[in-house]
Amino acid sequence: MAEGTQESGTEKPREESDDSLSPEERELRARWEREQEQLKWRLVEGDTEEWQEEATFAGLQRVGGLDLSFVKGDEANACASLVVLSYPDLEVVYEDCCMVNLTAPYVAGFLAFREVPSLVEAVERLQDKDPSLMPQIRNLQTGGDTFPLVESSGKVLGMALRSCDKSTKPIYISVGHKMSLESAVRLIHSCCRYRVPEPIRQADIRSRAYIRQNFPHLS
DNA sequence: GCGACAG
DNA sequence: ATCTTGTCGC
Repeated sequence: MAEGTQESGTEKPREESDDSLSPEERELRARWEREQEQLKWRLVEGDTEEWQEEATFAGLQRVGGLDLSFVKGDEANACASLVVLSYPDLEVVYEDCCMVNLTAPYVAGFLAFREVPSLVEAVERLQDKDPSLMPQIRNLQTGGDTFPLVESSGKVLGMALRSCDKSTKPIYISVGHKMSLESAVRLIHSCCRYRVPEPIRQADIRSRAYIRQNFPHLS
């Protein structure tokens, strides 16, 4: 099962300077950097699934989308959502929204350490409830505008894509675990009704709706 | 003058 | 991330 394709951005390399950071923040950051180094070593690059070979992705039936939406003035409470869409129809066949309390702080460049644990829990809930709906690929919106498309070594890390016809603003795709960049671009493109890939878009819309419904704005 | 850091 | 409804265009 392939996983981890993500939308991300790119513009300029991240700075090395650690000027105004508290000791705690530096320690946390250092730990996360070490962990990333370990994870990087375990990353499986390239396609490993049969359906990735097919030009039409025949064999791919379920695509997952994950996202988090936050409560207005709250840094810790958010709604984690997991949606599963049929492929290639892109109809939502499963939805799970759940309030979570985040402990890890947001640090640019380390978003996964803050958000992924809650998303993994959502996937585990699905595994318990109905394994047959488990998506064969999971999409998450992350990334951003500040990491390079091309590594200093020259290795290509990501690609800009005009997801839908009349969209001036590109989205950025990067390789996923067990998925080549080429396949990722092709797949994401085929999942776009609008600029934002439908799985991610639905996850975002639904988690946001959940927040609005359960945390009505005051004043 | 603001922003310069992905969410 | 969040602050936001209707409106314009295809």
